[in-house]
Amino acid sequence: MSHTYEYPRPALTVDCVVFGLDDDDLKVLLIQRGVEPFQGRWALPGGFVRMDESLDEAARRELEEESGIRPGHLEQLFTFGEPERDPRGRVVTVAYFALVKLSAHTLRAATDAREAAWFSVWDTPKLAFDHADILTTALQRLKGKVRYQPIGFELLPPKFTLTQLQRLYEIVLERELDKRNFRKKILAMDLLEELDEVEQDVSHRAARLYRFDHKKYRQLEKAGFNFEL
Amino acid sequence: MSHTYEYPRPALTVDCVVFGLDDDDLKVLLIQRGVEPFQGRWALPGGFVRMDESLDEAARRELEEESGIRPGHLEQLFTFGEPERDPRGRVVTVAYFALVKLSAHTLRAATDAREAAWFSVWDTPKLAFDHADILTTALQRLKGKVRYQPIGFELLPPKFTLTQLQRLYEIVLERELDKRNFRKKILAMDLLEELDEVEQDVSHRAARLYRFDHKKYRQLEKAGFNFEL
DNA sequence: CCAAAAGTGTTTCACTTACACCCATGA
DNA sequence: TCATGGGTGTAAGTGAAACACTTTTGG
Repeated sequence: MSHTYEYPRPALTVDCVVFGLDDDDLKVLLIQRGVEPFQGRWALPGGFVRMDESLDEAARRELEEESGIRPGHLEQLFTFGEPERDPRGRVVTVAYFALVKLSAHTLRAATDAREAAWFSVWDTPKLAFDHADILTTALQRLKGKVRYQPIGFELLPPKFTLTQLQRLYEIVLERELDKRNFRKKILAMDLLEELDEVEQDVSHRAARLYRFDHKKYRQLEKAGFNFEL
Repeated sequence: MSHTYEYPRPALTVDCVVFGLDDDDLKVLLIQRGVEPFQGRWALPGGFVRMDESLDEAARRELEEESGIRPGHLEQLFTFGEPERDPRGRVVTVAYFALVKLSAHTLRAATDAREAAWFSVWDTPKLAFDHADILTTALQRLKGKVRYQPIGFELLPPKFTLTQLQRLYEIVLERELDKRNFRKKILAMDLLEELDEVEQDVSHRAARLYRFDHKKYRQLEKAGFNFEL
C-alpha cells in the first residue's frame, strides 16, 4: 500500500442547499436532526460520502434519502473545511446548491432526519454546524448565477406566466423590475415557447402560459449566445 | 466516539493552479513528480490536508513547501472527487486557484517535487491524475472572474503601464481590445493611482506608471460600485 | 360594473464601439 | 531621422431605463 494511507484523514460529507419557490417566497429545505450533535436543531440535508460514489452522486443520494427530493438542478457550491466546524472532530463538507420545482414535490423525512420542512430563506431557525454560512454562500451564488444562466426556470412549473417569471427574479434579486422592459428583454431572447394556453382559476384576465425551450437554449449557447437578464 | 468514525474515509488533498504572467504569455506552475504514481510526470503542486489546518492553510503550505511561492491571490476553485481519479485509491482533492507576480518569485523545488517550472498554459506537457481537467476549470474561472473583479493586478508588478494592463486582459481573455476605449474605461473607474514615474530602459517614449489603489477599491465596493471591464 | 391583473410602445439617456494621427524617446 | 510604442477625442449606434393607459375576465 502506498503512502496515501500514512496520514489520518478528515471525514468527508456533502450538504445540500435546496431552494424552492412558493409563490411569493424563496424557501430552503431543512431537516431536523434526530441525533447528536445538535439533536433537535435544523440543518441542511447531507451526510457522509461513500468510498465508491462521486461527490455529485453522494449529494443526490443523501437528498433522496433524507427528503425524497430529486432536484432539477444540482451543482457544487463550495467546500467548507475549518478544523473546528464540527464538534465530533475533523469533518470537511462539500456543499451543493440545488433548485427544485416546489409544486412537484411532497416531502418525506427518513434516515437520520426527524422531519423535513421548507423555510423562508429570510427567516430560518438557528442552524446546526456552520450551515448558516453555507446557506449565505448559496444565496449569493443563486443571486449571481440567476442573472447570467437560465437556471431560474428550475424553480417554476414547466408552464408558467411571464408574471410568475418576473416575480421569481424580483424575489431572488431582491429588487423590483419594470414589467414592460422585463417582457421585452426575455421575449427578445427567443427562449420561451408561447403556448396556446392560459392559466386557470384566476378571478381576472388569465395570463398566457410559456415554456422554457431547453433545446433552443443549447443551440443558441453553442452559437455564442449568452443569457443575461 | 460518535458515529463520525464508523465509515471508511477518502483521502483529502489540495492542489493549486498558480498563474503568472510573463510579458506576453500566461504561465502555470507545475512540479515534476518524484514518486509514484505518475513518477516523472508534471502535475499541479499539492498534497495532503493535515488534521489541524484549514483547507486554505493547506493550500498555502503545500505551495510554499513545493515551490517557495506565497501567492497574492488564492481562492478555492472546485472539489474533484471522482472515485477513479487517483490510482492509489479514493482521493478527493480541493483545487485552488492562485495568482502571483511572476517577477517577484524565484522558484525553488523541494519536498516530493523533483523540479518546479513555469509552462505556458496553452502548451503544457501531459499532466498526472485529472490535473488537465483542473487546469481547464481554473482557466475558465480566471477568464470569467478577471472581468468583474480586479484580480488581474495580482499578476502585474506593483507599478505598471496601461499597456501592460491591457496586454494582460488581452492574453487572459484571448481577444484584442481597443487601446483608447480600454484606457478610457479603466481610468474612468478611478481605481488607478497615476504616479509621477515612467517605465525605464525602453528604446522609445517611456510610458507612465500606475498603481492599483486597493483602499479606494474597497471604499467604492462598499458604496455599491462594481468593477467590470 | 367593478376589481384585478394582462398586455402593449415610445422617448431619453448612457454606454459601447469604431476609428487615425501626432508625440516623445532612444538608437 | 527613423523606428517604436505612448498618448489622445469624436461621432454613430446600441441597449437600458423610465413611463401610463387600455383590455380582458370573473365576481
